[in-house]
Amino acid sequence: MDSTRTRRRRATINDVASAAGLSRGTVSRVVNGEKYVSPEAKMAVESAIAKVGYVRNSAARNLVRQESRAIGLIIHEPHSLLFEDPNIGSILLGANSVLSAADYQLVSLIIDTARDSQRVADYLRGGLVDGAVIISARTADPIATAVRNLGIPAAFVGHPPGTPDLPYVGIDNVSAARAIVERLLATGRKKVAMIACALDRDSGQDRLEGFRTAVGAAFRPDLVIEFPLYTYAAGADGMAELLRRHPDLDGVFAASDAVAAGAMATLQEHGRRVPEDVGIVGFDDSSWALRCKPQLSTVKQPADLLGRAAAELVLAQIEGKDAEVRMLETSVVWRESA
Amino acid sequence: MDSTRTRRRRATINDVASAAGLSRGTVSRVVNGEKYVSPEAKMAVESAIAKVGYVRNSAARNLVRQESRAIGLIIHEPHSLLFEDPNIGSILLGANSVLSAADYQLVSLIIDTARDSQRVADYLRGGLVDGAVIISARTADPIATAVRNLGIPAAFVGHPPGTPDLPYVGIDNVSAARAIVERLLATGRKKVAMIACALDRDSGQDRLEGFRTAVGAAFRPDLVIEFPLYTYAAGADGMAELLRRHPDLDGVFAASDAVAAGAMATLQEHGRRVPEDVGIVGFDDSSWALRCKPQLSTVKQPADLLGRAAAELVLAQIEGKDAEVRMLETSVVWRESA
DNA sequence: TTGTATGCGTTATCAT
DNA sequence: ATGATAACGCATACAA
Repeated sequence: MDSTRTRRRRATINDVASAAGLSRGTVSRVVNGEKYVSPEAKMAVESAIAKVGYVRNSAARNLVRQESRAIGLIIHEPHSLLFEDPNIGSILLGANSVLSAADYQLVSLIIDTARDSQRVADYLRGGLVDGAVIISARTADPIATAVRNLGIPAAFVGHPPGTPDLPYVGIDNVSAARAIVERLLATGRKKVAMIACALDRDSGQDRLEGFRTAVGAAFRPDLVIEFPLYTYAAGADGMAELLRRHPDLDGVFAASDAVAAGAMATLQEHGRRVPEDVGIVGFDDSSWALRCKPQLSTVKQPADLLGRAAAELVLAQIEGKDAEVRMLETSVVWRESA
Repeated sequence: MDSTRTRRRRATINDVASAAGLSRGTVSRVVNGEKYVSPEAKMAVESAIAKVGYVRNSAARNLVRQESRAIGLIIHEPHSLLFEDPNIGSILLGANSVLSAADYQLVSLIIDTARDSQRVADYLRGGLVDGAVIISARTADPIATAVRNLGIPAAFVGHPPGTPDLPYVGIDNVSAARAIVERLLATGRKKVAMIACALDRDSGQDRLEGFRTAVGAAFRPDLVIEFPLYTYAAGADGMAELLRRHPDLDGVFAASDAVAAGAMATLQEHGRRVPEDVGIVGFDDSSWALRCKPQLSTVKQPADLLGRAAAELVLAQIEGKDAEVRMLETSVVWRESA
């Protein structure tokens, strides 16, 4: 490393003040762009700053101002999701754009182990952020209750049951599911089944409810098969069982795109053509949707808007307004699988 | 919101001290787990802490200790790639695990606009982090030079041309690409094309260079097609164009697995069998590789190790050791696509 | 083992 | 318009 990188004591406001022959107060005013500072003083301070290489110490500033102008975004996802779900990137970007416009710094904190959980809690508690967005699919998340106890402005993206009653943003799974199933029915399907998952979460429950509403009187319990998780395997196995029960079915609503991908594979193995023989629709508009052949018709979640809305919820609380739960609109993306 | 969430003034060490009937010094010692504190005092302090609800103010602590025990990780990616690139998630997790073990908090800062770039630079300058990891900086990235000028311990993941001479970790994209293309050629392919991406980064440049070296005298510019990003769409479109130019090609090197997946889809749509008619190889060994049918032969990139190594480089500098550039090994994973 | 006093670098209040 | 001074909350060297 060359000499320019050797670390020497950082210049303080005092150094600038004496270099400029002015007081700390004046220097501070210049640095913060306040009024009541003469052009000459401003000049002198600016060149002194350049001369001594002054940069403001944020810790000191945060201490006296009692705020950090930073918002934490806590990512607590299983590895597989962090790797593949494009939604999380969009949420991040959405939150960032809102916070950036409000001149807040978004700092993302990831939780991978229990140790992380503790450290992140400490970080939040320490006053290094003025608020937090929590994105987490997990139920009864310890960090979530920790955040609640801190009493700092916070908002969830999604709303796993068992989490503290903090404001959250989400989508209306019931009407979204209903919309895509109605679209499926509109293609002329007569016997539509569902592979339902995660009925212990509201997303799972609500998607089933939407399905039930859409099919109406044609609803039959044995056209629904349930699995605990939104997985490819659930789709593959569930489809096999449904075909055994109802070889004549001509439509399937899978609770997620991954599930749909599994179901499609089983259908094709069993010689059913998609969409000619059986139409299939999914949910999420994740990368699975494009990797299927034919590509999946599905429900698109406005991930970036979720991030934006969550950030707005936090900002509102900081400003003392109270934050309301916000439900966002989804849209049907119609491709080739139905 | 109910009453427990109303914010009141945070308790300080003084509050604890008076509640416990002891001095601030003793309280501080207890909080920091230092020796020379009697069991009785410890008890008294602990219950006082619980009573007044004390949590330490990190800004104050950081100010006096002149360190933050946090490391910034700067993500500077185009929208579409953020988190859809599985490598980023792995790098994040890898860096996090190393820093977590060393009791440092990883804070991720994303740069999406010029405004972000400025704000992140301010954040780093302010002393809110003790070091930084910069991932996928692009050529002549302003934040990269800013970090260098700050003189804080830092390391790059990857090494775009034109960036400051800071330590970095990377893989040898040239020889990795060369290795897999040679393996492809060894299957008897005579006319091998490449879908190249991201030529504004070293990874893109080097993979192309590796390809060129491997094919040697058989290299022809029109067998290479270029795209700005490593995407499925680039693969699909690029393959279509290559087939138009050279209907008789029998091998393809895609610059990433996502690109290869897109290319494979196009090949199959055009009635080419993989690997019988055309052999295809990718790069990354991401989840795309396993979901393709047939599964992709590819280069395994140790993304988590890159994150770990970069974190270690930063930690080493903090400890005053000097950090050396580290190149990590890649390996060819041979499956069914070629 | 405990208490006291000083300083960390800013901002903000109040004079001037 | 500028300067002096008092916080902000904590850690720590030193005194007791």
